[in-house]
Amino acid sequence: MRVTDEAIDRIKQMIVTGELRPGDRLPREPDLAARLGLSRSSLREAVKALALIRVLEVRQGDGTFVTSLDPALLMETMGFVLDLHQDASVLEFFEVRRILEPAAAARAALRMPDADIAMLRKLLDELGPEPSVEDLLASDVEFHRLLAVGSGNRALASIIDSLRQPTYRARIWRGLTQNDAVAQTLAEHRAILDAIEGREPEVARSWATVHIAGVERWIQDAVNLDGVEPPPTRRKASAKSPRVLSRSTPVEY
Amino acid sequence: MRVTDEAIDRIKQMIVTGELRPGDRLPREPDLAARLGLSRSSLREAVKALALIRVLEVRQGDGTFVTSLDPALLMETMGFVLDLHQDASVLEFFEVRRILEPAAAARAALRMPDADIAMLRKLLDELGPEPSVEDLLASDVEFHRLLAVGSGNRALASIIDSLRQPTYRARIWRGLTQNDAVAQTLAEHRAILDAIEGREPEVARSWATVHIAGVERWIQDAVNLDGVEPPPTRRKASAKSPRVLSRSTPVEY
DNA sequence: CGAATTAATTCATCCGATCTATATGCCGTA
DNA sequence: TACGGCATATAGATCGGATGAATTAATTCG
Repeated sequence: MRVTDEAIDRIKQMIVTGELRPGDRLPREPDLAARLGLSRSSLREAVKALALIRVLEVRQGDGTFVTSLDPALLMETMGFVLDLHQDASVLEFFEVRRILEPAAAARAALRMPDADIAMLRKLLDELGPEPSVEDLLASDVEFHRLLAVGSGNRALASIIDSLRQPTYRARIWRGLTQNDAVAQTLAEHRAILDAIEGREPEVARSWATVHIAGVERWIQDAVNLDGVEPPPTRRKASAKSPRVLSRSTPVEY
Repeated sequence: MRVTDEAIDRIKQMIVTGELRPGDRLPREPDLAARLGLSRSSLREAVKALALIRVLEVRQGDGTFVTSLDPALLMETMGFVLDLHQDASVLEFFEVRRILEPAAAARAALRMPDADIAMLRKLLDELGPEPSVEDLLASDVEFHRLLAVGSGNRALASIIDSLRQPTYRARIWRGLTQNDAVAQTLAEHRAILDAIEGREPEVARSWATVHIAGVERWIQDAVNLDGVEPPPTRRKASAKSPRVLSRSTPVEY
């Protein structure tokens, strides 16, 4: 086994065994390298790899730390990976969303605290009857995020959140071309929330299914029409993103 | 932005834009370093990070290559991450499985080719009526994997597969303590397969739900009993695992 | 007391030498 | 010609030290 791979494993084990806890600081590079019996260069490769998947966080001039290991944080890696599958398999990921989001909505109807429901209601109310496409998308993303969190299952919420990433471009495209989609989205959001508020899981599930399926169907049709391609939305990632994974910043949604 | 992070991004972009395709070989370390304008050491950190998440594969003495980028391969990263959440949130991941696997079973009932169904049948038949715990677990893993693949959705299959990883230890524990679990598992597997063969998606979904819920309930009970802890199953990963992520080898399931 | 400067700590980057694994072509043998 | 083993080229693996940059803390000065 390569020394670097072994270092990755050793550090991982230090976390699993509890020797290193979330937020803990790792020994200095030279010290840890000595302890693991390898050179700084090799250790740095291991640390960089673990930083990419958000297990470690390096702060220049300060030190290297174990992250919170929050599922949501760890799942960000999935978004990075999903970026590699932009064109072809978007529909496959969409189908997974169509499975997970209704389930999350149903669970939210059972478990979501009243206070969080109120927050969700406020989010919808703050959006005017005819919002801009940008505002709608921002609200949409936040709505689904809170809905997923409301399921009370962090792992479920994280996966849903990650799956949303690779499809948001398609949704932007939809917002730009289909004007009645705005009103429809708003109405469906309210229907889902009403069901949750009324503690009716099956109604929430159904509305969520309708909501996701609507977008999915539209994308499906668009894909089937030959020559129809989403407009290029490529951005220079290097300049904007301070994160290692260089993900899209929230403001872009 | 750190030069290494920029290198990660540049390589990612080279893949996204199609300049590098799956299976392609990257330029030699010195050449690529020169092209990206950084040192070999820094480039190596970037390559190591991308190798950890299975985007690149390095073969000493041969070269560095883009992997197949198969969703299943990419999702392996999730398993690595999930290993960090062994104790507390296993049940959360289990709940996601309880959502996804029945959905996959239902879809398999609609889409799975007859030939694949026959293969699944053969898998179950080859297992004797009273198999060893090891054989049962191996068969179980393969059964669920084929079932997920049978859904016809690679993304769904990959996620299910990844989620299975962090729970297999719990299942091993179950197999060792509950003897009737063997017969029950076999019967449930057959029931699921019968439903798929009969092209009855809702029946398949229900049996899959029962199957997963059974294990989940058992784990739930075990967790609730104070002082009951799974036996240590720690292994020396360094010696056994040739993969970068040092995951469990199939034979251990 | 507060602000600015300085110093110490820590990671970031680079360099180039040496080691190791792999692939491939050459060569001898059958 | 066919096969097997050896030599060599290639490419990644590892190392250790020098230098730069960012952050934090201590110190000094107004």
